[in-house]
Parts: sequence; C-alpha cells; structure tokens
Amino acid sequence: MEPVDHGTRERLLDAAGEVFADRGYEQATIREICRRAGANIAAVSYHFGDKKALYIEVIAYAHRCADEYDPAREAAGAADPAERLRVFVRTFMQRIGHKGRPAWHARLMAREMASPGAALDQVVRSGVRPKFEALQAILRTLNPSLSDREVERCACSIVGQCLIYHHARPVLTRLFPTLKLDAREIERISEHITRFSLAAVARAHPRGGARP
Amino acid sequence: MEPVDHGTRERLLDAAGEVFADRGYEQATIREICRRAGANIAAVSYHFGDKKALYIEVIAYAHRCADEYDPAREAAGAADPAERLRVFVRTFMQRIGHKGRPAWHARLMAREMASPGAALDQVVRSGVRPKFEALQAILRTLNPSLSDREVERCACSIVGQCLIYHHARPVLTRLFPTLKLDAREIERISEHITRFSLAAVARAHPRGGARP
Amino acid sequence: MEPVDHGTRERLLDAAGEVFADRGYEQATIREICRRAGANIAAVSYHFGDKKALYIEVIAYAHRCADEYDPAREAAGAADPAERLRVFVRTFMQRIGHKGRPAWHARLMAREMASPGAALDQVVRSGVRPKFEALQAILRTLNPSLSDREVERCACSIVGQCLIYHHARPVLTRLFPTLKLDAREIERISEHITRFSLAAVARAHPRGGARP
Amino acid sequence: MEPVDHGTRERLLDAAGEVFADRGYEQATIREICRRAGANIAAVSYHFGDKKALYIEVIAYAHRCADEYDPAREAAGAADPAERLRVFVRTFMQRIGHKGRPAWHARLMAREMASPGAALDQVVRSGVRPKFEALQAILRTLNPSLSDREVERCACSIVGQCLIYHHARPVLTRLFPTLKLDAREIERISEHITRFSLAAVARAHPRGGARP
DNA sequence: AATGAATGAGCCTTCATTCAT
DNA sequence: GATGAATGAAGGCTCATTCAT
Repeated sequence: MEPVDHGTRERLLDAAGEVFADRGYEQATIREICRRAGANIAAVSYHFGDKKALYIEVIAYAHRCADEYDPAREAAGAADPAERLRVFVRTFMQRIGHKGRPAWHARLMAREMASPGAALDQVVRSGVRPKFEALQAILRTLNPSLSDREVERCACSIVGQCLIYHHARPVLTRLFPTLKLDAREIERISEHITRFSLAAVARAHPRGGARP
Repeated sequence: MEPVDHGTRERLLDAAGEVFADRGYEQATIREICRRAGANIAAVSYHFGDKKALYIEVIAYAHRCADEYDPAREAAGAADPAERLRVFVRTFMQRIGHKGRPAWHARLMAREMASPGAALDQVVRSGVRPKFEALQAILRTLNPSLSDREVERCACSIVGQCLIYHHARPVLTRLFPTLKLDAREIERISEHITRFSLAAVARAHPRGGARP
Repeated sequence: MEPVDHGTRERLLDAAGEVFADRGYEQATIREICRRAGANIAAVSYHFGDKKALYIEVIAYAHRCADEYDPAREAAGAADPAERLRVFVRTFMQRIGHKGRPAWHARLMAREMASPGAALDQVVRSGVRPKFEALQAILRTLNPSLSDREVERCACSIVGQCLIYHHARPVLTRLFPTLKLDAREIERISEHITRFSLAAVARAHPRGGARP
Repeated sequence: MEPVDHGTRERLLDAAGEVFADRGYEQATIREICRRAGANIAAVSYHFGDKKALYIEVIAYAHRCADEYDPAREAAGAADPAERLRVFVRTFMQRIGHKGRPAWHARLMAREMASPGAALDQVVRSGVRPKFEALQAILRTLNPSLSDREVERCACSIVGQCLIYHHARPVLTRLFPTLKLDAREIERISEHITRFSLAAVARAHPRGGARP
C-alpha cells in the first residue's frame, strides 16, 4: 500500500510508538527513540518540534493504523447479535494480545487510558467512543429490556473482562504459570468472555429482577 | 495499637506510599517524598538505603495495612455463596474506589500489577494470590461443574469487571460525563457486577456446550 | 536607485541587520533571520558562508546605507561653528532616537561599539573615525586654544552626552517615567546638549587654569 | 569583616558576577560559572534554584559590595558644591575604570542598564536612583535657577560623559591608541568632565538665554 | 539518629552547520 | 540558485546518591 521506503519521519513514528508504549510518556527518552529509528538526536525536534508534539502525532498515527483491527467494523459484518458480540470480543482480544509489528497500538492506548495525558481527549473521542457505542448497540439488540444505564454497565463489564489480560498480564502470568497468551489461548479466552457475557446479558432483568 | 509518635521512618513510609501510588515508581522523586514527610533529603538513604529499597518496604508496609480491607476475609463471613461473591466484589470495589486517607494501598497495588517492578513477585504471592484463590473457591461452590480452567477464567472475568473502573477511570469519566464514582455509585456498580457474574457463572456450561 | 526586485540576498541583509541590532550577534539566530527574510534556513550558508561572514557583510551594508544620515556631512553645510555643532548633535541624536524602518543601522553600530566583535575595526575606521574627526574640527574652530588632548576629551564629552540616551534608555525611562523620546523630545535634548557643550567649550581653559 | 573562608556559595556569586559581566546574562553559561568557582555543575541549582535566580542574587550581591564606592556618599563629605561634583565624578569614574577584584560590579550594572533584564527595576530603584538624586541635588546647589527638567538633563549630560568611557571603551582605544585608562588617566578625565560640566552648568540660562 | 552540601549522569531542547538533491 | 533533511555539540535543568559532620 504505502511505499516501503520508510523515511526518517516514519521510522521515528514507529520507534516512538514502541518506546512510548513500553515506558510511558515521561519515562520514554528521545535518545532511545532516535537510537531505535537510526536517527540523530535532533531529528525529533526537526520533524515534530518537541517530545509532546511527537507523542500527539504517535497517537494519531496509532489511530490511523488501528483501523484495520477495528472491532466495531469487524462485528458489523456478523450474522446475528450473538455472533457480532463474539467477533467484537475476539477482535478486541486479538489487538490486545497481538505481539507483531503494530503491537504497540493497543498498549499505547491502554497506557494513555490509564494515565490521562494531553492526548486522551482525542483518543476517547475518535478511538474509544465509536467502539463503545458499537458494543452498546449490540447489547441493546441482545436484550432490548436493558435500560441505558444497564447497557453502559454491561459494556464496561465486557471491556473490563478483556482489558484485564492487558493491564494485569504480569500478574496473571505469575498466578497461572502455564498461561501463554498465544493465538489459540486468545481464541479460547475470547470464547469464554463471549459466553460469559451472553449468559449474563440474557439473564439481566429477567423480569423485575431484584436480587432475591 | 502502634505508638502515635510517628518517627521519621513511618512518616517516610506513608509519604512514599502516597507518592508512589500517585506518580509511579520511576516518576516519583525522593525529594517530594522527603518534603511530604518533613524529612531531610538524605533521610531515605539513611533509613532505607536507596529508592528501590524504600519501594520494597512500602509494598510490604502496604500489605500489613491492607488486611483490614481484605475482600477474602470479609467474604468468608457471608451466609451463602452468592452473598459471599457479593461481599467480595463490594469490598474489592470499595478499596479501588476509595479516595480517602489510607487510599494509596490499592492504587499502589494496581500500579505494581500493571508495570512489573521488582516487588511484583512478593505482591502476587502474599497479596493477590490468596484473594484470587478465595474468589475461585466461591466460584467452585456456585457451580461445581466448572473445570479448573473455567474457574480461573471466570475469576479473571470478575476481577476484570472491577479493575476497569480503576485502570480506565479517566476514559470512563470522559465517556460518561455524568458518572461519579462516589460511595453510592460504587455500591450500584458492585451490585451490577455481582448479578452479571452470578448469571454468567450459573449458566456456564449449561449442557456441555463447547462450540464445535 | 537599486532594482526594487529585492532578491533573497538583499532580504537576508535587511533581516539580519534588524535581528543583529535587536538581539546582538550571539543572541541572534540564523533561523529568525531566514524566517524574516522568507528564505530557507540554509540560505545564509549558501549566500554568505556562515553566520560571522553574514555579520561582516551586514556591517558593510549598514555603512553603505548610513551615509544619508551622516552627522558630519550635515554639519558641513551649516553657517558658523556653533551651528555646525548644533546640526551635528541633532543629526546624531535623530539617528539614535530613530525607531523607523531603516533604524537598525545606528543600533547595530552602538552594539558593535559596546561589545567588541570581529567587525569593530572596520566600523571604527570607516564609520566612527570620520565623524569623530569632523566633530573635533568643529571644536577646534570653536576654541582654538584647546590642546589636542582637550579636543579629544571634549569630543568624548559631547558624544557621551548623546549616547547615554541610547545605552541607558531603559534606565532613563524608569528614572523619569514621563520621558518620551519622540521627535520633539529629541529636538529639546539636542538643544540642551548643544548649549551645555558650547558653554563648556568656550569656558575651557579660560585663563590657563589647571588645578595645582 | 566577613570570614575569608569563602564557601561554595560565595565563590559561585563571585564567579557568576564575573561571567555575567563579561558575557551578559544569555551568553553566560552555568558550566563556566561553576568551572570558575571550582564547583559542580549542579551547584547553581542547589544553592540558587536556577540561572535567573542566581542572576538576581548576583545583582543584589553587587549592590551590597558596591556601597563602598558610592559616589553619592563620598561626595557628601566634600566642602563646597563644586568639590562635591568633582568627588562624585571621580568616584564614579573610578568605579567604571577599576580593574581590580570587585571589577565586575560596574560592568554588570552597565550591562543590566543597557539590556533590560528581570533585575533592572531593582537595580534602578536601589542602585541608580539614589545616586542620580544626589547628583541632581549638587546641580541645584550649583545653579539654583535651573528648572527641574534642566537639572535632569544636566545630570544625564554628566553621567553620559562618564559612561562613554565604559560603553565605548573598545572604540575609544581604537580611536586613540595611546589612551590607557589607568588611575592617572581616570583622574585626568574626571577633572576634565568636572570642569566641562561646571562651566556648562554655571552658564546655563545666563538670563533668558535663548539661542541667538 | 540525622543533616546540609555537593556530585555526576542524564534529560529535553536549541543551535549553526552540512549534505544531497 | 536554492532547498528540505539531517547532524553533533552544547545549553539549562533535575535526578538519585554520597560525603563529612
């Protein structure tokens, strides 16, 4: 699609994405970014102005690249509501668990989500909200009797089930030493979350449903 | 219990806990810790050796103090399994949502869980694992037909539903501007998570049902 | 006179004159000069070699342009010696107080005079010395009994009275908040300096009078 | 008076005064200041906070040290008004021409006067204004018929005659290669300025005195 | 038991300059 | 004739740490 002749600017964006995702904004150093990109230490200043401007650009770049793994778009093509939820969860989990080339996208987003930086507003507006609304639409179709507030909370429950495998991965690998988050395991976990959530959403508000 | 005459060492531990929880290990500065503790800048070196040693001590200190909000112990006193889960979730959420004085315990743990530091092994061994196993025991009681692996995944689902309100709080407050994580809302969310999970756990493997 | 089609080279000279006069040699940046001239950042290197060579050219350029405000030439046309001194002082003060478009000539000279740069020799030889000798000639006519050394010192006294309004302007505006160095005030100050100096020069060595 | 045991702080103040006076605020580097003071590069941060705070302290330090050469105080002890003016001018010139230990005081002040920095207000208020007012009082005694405005301008004329030997020293040494600003020459120049000014002040406004 | 002073490494940024087109 | 990209050297500042008392 794009020319493979990656210029310094592109290499800087890729290296910065990786480093920002690994170390966080404050802890990432321009020196390491430039070193990984094979560029001079002044290259960031020339191409982006300063560290913060580079970060903003990296966030935007991540959004552009992340579209190819958009859970909302993937889910839209599924047959029935349950399958749409399954595709949504699986795509989301694949992004989280991915370790390949564009691996830092999800990690960077998660980091920005946890510690509010200058780019969070933009991330939420164009990155998070559309997917969240797509998920809520799926939930409404699955159980039309849910109130708006309940839909919101169910969406949080589903996303939360996925995100723990990202935020708490170091803990989980220590708790369950046999756990390997490879593609097969990602698939199994996605299936678990889907069925767990389908059962819960279907049962929510069975009728009047106060707790016994 | 302890002498009220908090010496420099105790004041340093408290101040360090707060700062480490707020800023993270790398971003926290010895200067601010000493300033908050009203101690000299060399006090950390004198009492603990260096920054990392102080951090380890703070983690241990947090464990000693955190027992009073132990979800596992609270849940143990409940009547039936469903109520035990409810108490577990509520206590866990209260610790996460707490913003009061001894608040930094949970925040510090969550931070350590997200970014693997030197103290993570200890945190997992004596802080996380017991609670996780208590939760798994509750789940086994709720649905004895669950396999060990399923119990693990359900436990992750439940904890994940809780942790999202901590890890993604800045995003959630932007997604849902009316959301205020006060005590009443924490209670409502806890109830949602409990019922969501109870329904899911009860239905899990209703009739062998693995997907082909 | 010159072609109106100011090429990059001329625009660079003008912009550099302004910036050097405002910020001084060390503090002036090639970036700002090129930005003001609407030229690329490598233009200075291309047209002049480096920063110092540009500065030398700017000084020479200023000399070519500064002739139209030459105090010595203006004074030469006056009727009697006292009037010549008056015209000399007034022209000098007008150049110093000027804030208009081609204003940077005098400011640049004053700056070069205060901090000895590489171009000072040239500035003194072709810019300062002729005017100083013209002033000394006027003084000799006003009071032929003055020794060479006294003529030098009187010339310094007259030029010093003028230059303080340039070198210490920020201080003077703070000392005398009502002071506005507009054209009318420049005229009044010039008249004061002229009369102050005429009286002093006339009285100098009234009767041999060296102090014991 | 003070203990000769110069600590790092005092050595930094002295070195900074020298460097600031030589290079100006922007061009002075913390590295050179610390090098001259035999201190580590972080010493400025520790003792003064940052470069600007150090500069402010240096200005205040210069004021404290400069009191021993206060022209106004020296002049106050003279017998008659003319002698007071003579002492004022001589003391002022001695400060300007001085090359000894506390040499940078006057140079630093002159630099701050020429380029308005953050400390200029303070310099004017406590350093310049008292001396200027003392000079104006002397002038009023010398010629009571002078208006306030004329007194101001005569004061500027006198100070300007002195300051040129500081601001334009590089030019003067090129114009008059035999000029050596040693103690004897300072004395002769002071005498010239005094007599030049006395004659001018006495003649000012002889009666009605408009120019012919 | 505790402190003020001092250290050196490393951070981000800006600068004049050069290179390949 | 002129340009955008890239370079390496400082610059000010902050940090965790150590030393002498």
